[in-house]
Amino acid sequence: MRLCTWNINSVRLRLPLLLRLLDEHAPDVVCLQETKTVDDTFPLRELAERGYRFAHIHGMKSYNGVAILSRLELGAREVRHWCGREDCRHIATTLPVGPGIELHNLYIPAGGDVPDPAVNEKFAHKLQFLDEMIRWWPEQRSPDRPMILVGDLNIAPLETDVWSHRQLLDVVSHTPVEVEKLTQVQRTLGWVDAVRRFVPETEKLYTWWSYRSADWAASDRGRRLDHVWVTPPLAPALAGTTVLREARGWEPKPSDHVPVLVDFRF
DNA sequence: ATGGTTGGTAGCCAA
Repeated sequence: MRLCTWNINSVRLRLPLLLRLLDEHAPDVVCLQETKTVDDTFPLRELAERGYRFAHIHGMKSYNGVAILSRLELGAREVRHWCGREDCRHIATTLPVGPGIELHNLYIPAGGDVPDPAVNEKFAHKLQFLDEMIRWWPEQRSPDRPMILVGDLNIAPLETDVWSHRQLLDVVSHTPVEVEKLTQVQRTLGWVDAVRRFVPETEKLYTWWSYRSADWAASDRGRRLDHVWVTPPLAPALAGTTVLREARGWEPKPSDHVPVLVDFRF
């Protein structure tokens, strides 16, 4: 099974690039974030025509929005709300492969610009979201359950997940407080970072490059914000990963995030 | 130190 996660930054604007991803990389399951559309205007028909007949979507006007598209039959759609808001950041389902897998697709709040929850409500929201997950996973799920967690987590936890650890220590996405909380989430169930199973922690690796750069590839000031985690029972099934760096240059209008692919063998 | 771009939507807000 090939799984993909991608912050597509508007599924309607970038439908041609999504179809290109499907044609060129043939994922069985695709998890999207920032679809930015209500469910009525999600381009389901075009995806079904390409063989992605199963879809669970959870979107709203203008902001956020998550979706799971699949060639494999999906189980029931589950939607979760965090921080008392209904802002379309979490959708889950089950996959009929291997031992039967629960799949969670998440879009964690970006957190605004100022890394101080006292003056920046958006950063406070991000930290609260992480705090709720630190409680929720061990209360509601066992580490024995085969699960995959993917998404735009909006945090680059390792020093090699950013272009300059020193210069990003006070930049939202790499501050110690949020990195520590994400690490705590990871510890709740012993989540395994699938991509770092194949790319050593000494190696720089990014999945996002800002639009505010004259030449993203030349300056290469990226961050690894998009992640695929699995619970311990699935770790032996991990067969390989690809961060599709080339997609940052896809014409005519690339997303600022690139797809992350993970292959499983059962 | 600062500003830089993009998307959705029609105001700026969010990233």
